[in-house]
Amino acid sequence: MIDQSSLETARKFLKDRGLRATNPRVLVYGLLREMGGHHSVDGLVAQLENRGIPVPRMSVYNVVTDLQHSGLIMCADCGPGRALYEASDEWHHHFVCRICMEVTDVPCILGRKPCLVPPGSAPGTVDEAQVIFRGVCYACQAKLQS
Amino acid sequence: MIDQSSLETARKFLKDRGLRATNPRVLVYGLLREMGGHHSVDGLVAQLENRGIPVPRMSVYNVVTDLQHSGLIMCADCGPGRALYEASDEWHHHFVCRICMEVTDVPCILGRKPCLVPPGSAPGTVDEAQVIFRGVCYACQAKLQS
DNA sequence: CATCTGACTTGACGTTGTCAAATCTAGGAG
DNA sequence: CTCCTAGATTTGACAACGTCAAGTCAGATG
Repeated sequence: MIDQSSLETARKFLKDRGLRATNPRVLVYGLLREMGGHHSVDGLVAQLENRGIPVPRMSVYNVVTDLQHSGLIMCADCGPGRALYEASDEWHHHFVCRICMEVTDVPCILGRKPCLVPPGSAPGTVDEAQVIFRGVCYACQAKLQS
Repeated sequence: MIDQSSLETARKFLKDRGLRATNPRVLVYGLLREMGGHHSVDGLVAQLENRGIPVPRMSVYNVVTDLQHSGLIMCADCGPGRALYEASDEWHHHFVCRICMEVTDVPCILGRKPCLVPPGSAPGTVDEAQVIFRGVCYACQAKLQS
């Protein structure tokens, strides 16, 4: 129920990083690559369930944590609430609609970290700057006017 | 158990915005002003409890939501997890330590919103750009070396 | 001081994330 | 190919965070 080439690619990428290509890892990473976009842990669990491949919730939590540490996936900073993960190959930021809460990727000017440094003195060494753009998406603006 | 002048100021600021100066609002907002920094709802509840002023958790949730809509306090974007609130008078960003998770304010270059606009085309109208700087604070760096 | 509307309170509940202990398996050694 | 073992998965229970609805209360106005 998951695209075979996505699973193959997932398996390869896992091994390239020295990670054991276990079933949950291949499935979760393959699914994230196949679907694209931003997904919560429980969303992934439900998606796998729907496709007839039940995976324990805890396993998905373990997988996303491991994959994130290896840099294969990233956690999208979108403010408080559930964590959203995405399989992404390059550094970017996010736009969040205040109405529908939809998250959209926004390219980073530099494309590498850190793309911004604090003005003046920071309280530590900065290695990454995540930007969250907030506003109202065009779809919601259209709905508001009707 | 809360600084009287903070409570007075809180009461005044609430009325200035046309908000009813109810007990929970004055207490929560006064406490946030007195303490400074970033605090979760449950942290505020515990703080009030410790000071002998029990306030229902739901009331604090209501208060922070109302105050945020009025612009008296802001919710600090610090990634997934619990929401952190702060009584702040000017727009700024945050530095989050990867080790101790401590949140520190970082001044905004412009000091007004939106201080950044997405490169190229955004999927909507941007009215605000929150930046989260991540890294390791100097205190944790010192601990790591010992 | 009376009134009324908005705010507070209460209790219960759904979701998200974490922990520890037992079981299993991917991948290398023989 | 088979065995072995460190590492990963699974299970169940639990804690933290946030939300909902219905009933009660009190701040602001006249």
